[in-house]
Amino acid sequence: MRATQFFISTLKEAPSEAEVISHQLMLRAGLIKRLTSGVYTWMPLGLRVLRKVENIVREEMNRGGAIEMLMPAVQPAELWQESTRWEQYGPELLRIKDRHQRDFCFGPTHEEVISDVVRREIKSYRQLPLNFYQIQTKFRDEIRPRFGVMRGREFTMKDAYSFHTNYEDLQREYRNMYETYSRIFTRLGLKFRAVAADTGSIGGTGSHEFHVLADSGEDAIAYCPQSEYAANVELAEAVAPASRRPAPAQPLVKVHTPGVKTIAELCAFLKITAERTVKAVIVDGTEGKPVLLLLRGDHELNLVKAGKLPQVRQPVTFASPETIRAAFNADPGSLGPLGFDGTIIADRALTEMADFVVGANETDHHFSGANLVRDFPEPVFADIRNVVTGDMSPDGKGTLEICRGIEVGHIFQLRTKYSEALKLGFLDEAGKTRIMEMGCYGIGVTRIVAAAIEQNYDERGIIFPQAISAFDVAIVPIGYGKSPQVKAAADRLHDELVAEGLDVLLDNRDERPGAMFADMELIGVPHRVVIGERGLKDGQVEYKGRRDAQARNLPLTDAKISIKSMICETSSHA
RNA sequence: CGGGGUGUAGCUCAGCCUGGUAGAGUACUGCGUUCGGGACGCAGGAGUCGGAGGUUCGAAUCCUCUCACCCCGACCA
Repeated sequence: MRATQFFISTLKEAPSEAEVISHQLMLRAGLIKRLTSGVYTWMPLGLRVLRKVENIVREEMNRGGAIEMLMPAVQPAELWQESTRWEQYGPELLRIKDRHQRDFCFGPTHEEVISDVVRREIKSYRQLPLNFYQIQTKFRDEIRPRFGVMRGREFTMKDAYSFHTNYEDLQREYRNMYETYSRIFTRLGLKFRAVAADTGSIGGTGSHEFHVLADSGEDAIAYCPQSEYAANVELAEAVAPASRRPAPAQPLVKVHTPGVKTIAELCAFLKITAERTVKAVIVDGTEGKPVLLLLRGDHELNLVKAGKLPQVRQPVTFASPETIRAAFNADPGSLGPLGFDGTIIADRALTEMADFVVGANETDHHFSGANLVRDFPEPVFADIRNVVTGDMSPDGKGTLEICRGIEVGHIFQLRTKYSEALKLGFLDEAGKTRIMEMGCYGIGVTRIVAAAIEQNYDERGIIFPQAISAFDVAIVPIGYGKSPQVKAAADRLHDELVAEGLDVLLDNRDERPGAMFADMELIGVPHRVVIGERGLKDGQVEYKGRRDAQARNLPLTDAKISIKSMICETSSHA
């Protein structure tokens, strides 16, 4: 491909609409253009990347035995009314009317449609198992689209749905998809991690998320370097302390703590560490009364865990200052369990704490030397905190580390949640009607492009993994229009590499070298060959990998071979 | 939906407070000089100042309404 026959449109400055790095770079590199909030045009350069991601996903899904199909984006309301999701789904479902005023929606997901296909087509256990997938455009009217294509409203998703005669077979296919996903993200050249996940609103039992690891990721992941354990922090269990609570050693003393509102201020005031303190969080309870949650001072409340407590109203809401004052007769910052007669739930970390500092339920006062049982009744214990680095792994095989990730895939064992509602029956060997077991498996194809950039960039721009770069190699001729030798060498190398099956971009634009270098780096081409008269005199061209600090010379005569081998080498690394 | 903010040339922004009829950089066009890290000079094209209404002799600027977009929270691939 010659640059003059393609379309490259880069920007020196990032448009002000972009906040996160991948969004800025995608706009600057001319991969995407915004049409309206959360809706983007994929420009030619971006589309090449997107297609490469799609193709890897497609190849590996096929290899895993899934069968590709394509379902409609626009779906009739009747199907959604049948599954009761027309009412349930809420404003995220984009509803539209046709010319006859009949209701339709733009599909945010395809359980309804695939179920309709399957219940019409599949009658017998002999036709099962099946795994259908598609790579298709979805629309979800997100409350707040952001970060470019990372959380767009219109996006490309690979969604797969599997159908089984029994649970064991669903589990087998689930493992198969787990391995297929691992192969996909490995081939994409991304650092990723599969983590145990909350099943959330989709329901079902087993579930794993696949995260691309990036410091800017929205999700926190807890993992154990000594074992296979990995889970979303939302879900990761903070194991109960093994050690027993020491006996109280200090007397209960009320301390005047003027102006102290936070744990940090409390620690500074009393010159103690946060592990010696207990903080109080007040949330609304199921019975309309506030519930007191106690956590070690340095720990953080986990809202997902708290929301699962029967005593706590879901979704978790913090009690208003008025409610707090009415129940505790003190301001937030000085709250504690002593004298509170409502429900108290303590994190399990408190089971081994003695002689701690806690709010005295009197504004600007705390107790030191507080102890469970002796000073206030033993509360209900539960796991309500986020795990932190150094916590014991729930599998007991080491300690946890925390990293951040971007969710790009999610697999579920749906079991019979949807197949019952949508009557997915089949006849078994005995001629008896039974309900299918179902699994579903999603990959955010467009999100992968953004996630890959979040994981791979530098101050000059994108550094695409080989497997998904729009071009494998850029040829930058110095003086293409001036020097017949340069032109001849560049053209020949281009043709040779193309003949080897590589995606080559020959930058034959009439630009100065600096501009071409900057563009090739910005758009993330992983390999670059510079051809100039200077080197050509000695029969040399210059090669530089996108991550290399220094360029190096190659003899022109075997440039094709060397470059091909370097590209293959990077591919196998990935 | 609640809170915060921004709309002026393709992009980044100044001008607005204190009304006087629109600017810079970059990008684009032409010519010349340059040519291995986003060159320079000269000349040029390009903006309903988001939209509507109002105040005023006069509105990018002041007022009202409206639309769009961005950022922070609950969602999710």
